[in-house]
Amino acid sequence: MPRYLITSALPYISDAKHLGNLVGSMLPADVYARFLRLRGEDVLYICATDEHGTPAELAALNAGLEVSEYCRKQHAVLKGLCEGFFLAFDHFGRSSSPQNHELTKHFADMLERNGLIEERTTQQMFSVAENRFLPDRYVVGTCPHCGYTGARGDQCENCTNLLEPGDLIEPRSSVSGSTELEMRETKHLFLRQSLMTDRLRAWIEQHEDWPVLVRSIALKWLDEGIKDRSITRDLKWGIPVDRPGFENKVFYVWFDAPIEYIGATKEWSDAHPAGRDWKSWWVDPADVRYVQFMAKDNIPFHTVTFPATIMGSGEPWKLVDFVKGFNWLNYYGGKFSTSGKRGVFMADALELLPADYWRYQLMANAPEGADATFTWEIFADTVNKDLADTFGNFVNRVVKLVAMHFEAKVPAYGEATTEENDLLEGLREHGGALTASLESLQFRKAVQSLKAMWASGNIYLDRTAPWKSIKADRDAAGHVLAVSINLIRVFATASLPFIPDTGARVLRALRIGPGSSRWLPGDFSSELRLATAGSPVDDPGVLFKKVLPEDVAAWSARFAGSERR
RNA sequence: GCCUCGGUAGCUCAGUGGUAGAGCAGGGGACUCAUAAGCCCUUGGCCGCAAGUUCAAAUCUUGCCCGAGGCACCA
Repeated sequence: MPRYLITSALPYISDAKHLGNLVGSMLPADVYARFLRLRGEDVLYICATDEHGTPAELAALNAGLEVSEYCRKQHAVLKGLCEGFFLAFDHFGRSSSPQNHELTKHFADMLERNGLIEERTTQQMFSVAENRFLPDRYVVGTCPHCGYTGARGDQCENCTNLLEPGDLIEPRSSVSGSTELEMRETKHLFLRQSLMTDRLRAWIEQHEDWPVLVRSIALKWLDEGIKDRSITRDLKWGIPVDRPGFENKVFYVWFDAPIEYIGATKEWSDAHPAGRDWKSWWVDPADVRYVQFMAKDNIPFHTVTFPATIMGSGEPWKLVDFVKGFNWLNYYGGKFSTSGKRGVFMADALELLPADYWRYQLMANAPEGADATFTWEIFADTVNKDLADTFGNFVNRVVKLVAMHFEAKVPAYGEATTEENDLLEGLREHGGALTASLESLQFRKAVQSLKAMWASGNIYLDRTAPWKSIKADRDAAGHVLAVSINLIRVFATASLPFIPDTGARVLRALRIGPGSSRWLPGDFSSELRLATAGSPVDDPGVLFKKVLPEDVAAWSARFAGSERR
């Protein structure tokens, strides 16, 4: 039986995380991890904050804090938000951890030893006023092609021409506005990944099962020719480079961030060294299936750069087996905007409604095949129709009927009816499809099957109409309700990967702890007789309240942001 | 500019060679246990445009139009 290693792209430390960030990596990884755990699989789900780089330094400066202190605080904030969304990481680490420092240096050493590191001198824009080298995009000025005055040093977003910072007319720092800029020479280490082109191509091409999005981006990079890549930066905050002449340099954040997948696993292991062995997950494990989750902007780094680091080490580190890439979630057809406060952020969301509302809606509309759109109208429809009317109401009507006519206890079972055969067929079909979709990481399809399962309960109830039969044949009505109580258990179990809080709450009401629940069987025939006749059934209360038209109006206005679309 | 992906019912999307599908919204009906919920029935589409291949095209090819994204030192 394989063990499953799951990682989601590391959220960057300085940005507020919006719903698109959540649904693009951490949430689907959590749904997958929960599904596998319910099936009894051995799962390790690892995530961490990505803490290095220029934006973190600038954000700390802005907040008037030391970078280390800023990151410590932000990490705690993000960790709290993740917990609020029930993201059940085995460990949520930090790329600034000692473990990652050690591993990053180790990889650099191995690459050096294998002749894959080269010192090169480059020209970089330096801001005298700020005493800092500026990454290309932090230099702005007038585009030499179209005259646009807000062009960035890497690309003009007006005419889309690619630029070098030196091309800009009247360049200035986008951080301070200072025009006191000059090109300075600086030495950097380059990873000679061009030498690994053939190995990378062979490796990528063997993974024919990867999503089109992932393969096409990876192969595009190879087709254009892999370029050697600088893996150091002129910054103070980061992992120092132990090398003469590199005293004021650190490793590039994109070099050390993916290594933190391993680093975080070691953090996890170091916390309880007796029972945990990080190397068994990462060093030449024969039985580990490694699945990564990320949004599409991360794909080149996970399919080219990081594998180049791993391969180049010459050591048997685990390479990814499956890359699940996501497109963007848009907000009313435009982008979520961190700076413009446009769209819904994780903290906002939890303030409005419990996490399960968001988890379900986001997974139901996940940007899997193409970019997807979040609107409050769609949100309200999905929550109201699926969660409140279909699932919530099914639970409610069964619980109310049992309370009213059977003293809130599971009634006695009778003979199976023809309606029950149809029900079983539906459970087999939709349950099987749900399992298959989750196995193959097709989340939208999975939600459709979950919803179809829930609906089959309402169909069964309507066809058997226990509120009617109770008058003439109490036993027949009792049987239907006993079966329905088992259905609630099946539905709640199936919902656990998506809405773990509500699912567990329903199981508690049925006096079945989440710990004793397991995933769906292939055959449900014995499943509908599991609840013991006479055992109590609590009312879990209203599972999901509806999103009202006035909520939609208020929230649309509140989150429209400062930017015009 | 180059490349990738997409354009299917009012909306969100599934469907990769063989008589157009789902959910939601809209319309009708029977019911009443329930968060006016659920259930049954139903209206609705030159499958972006044009040409080609084929006995047969939403599906394959080419061109065009429209949208989104990638193009490596921004994380």
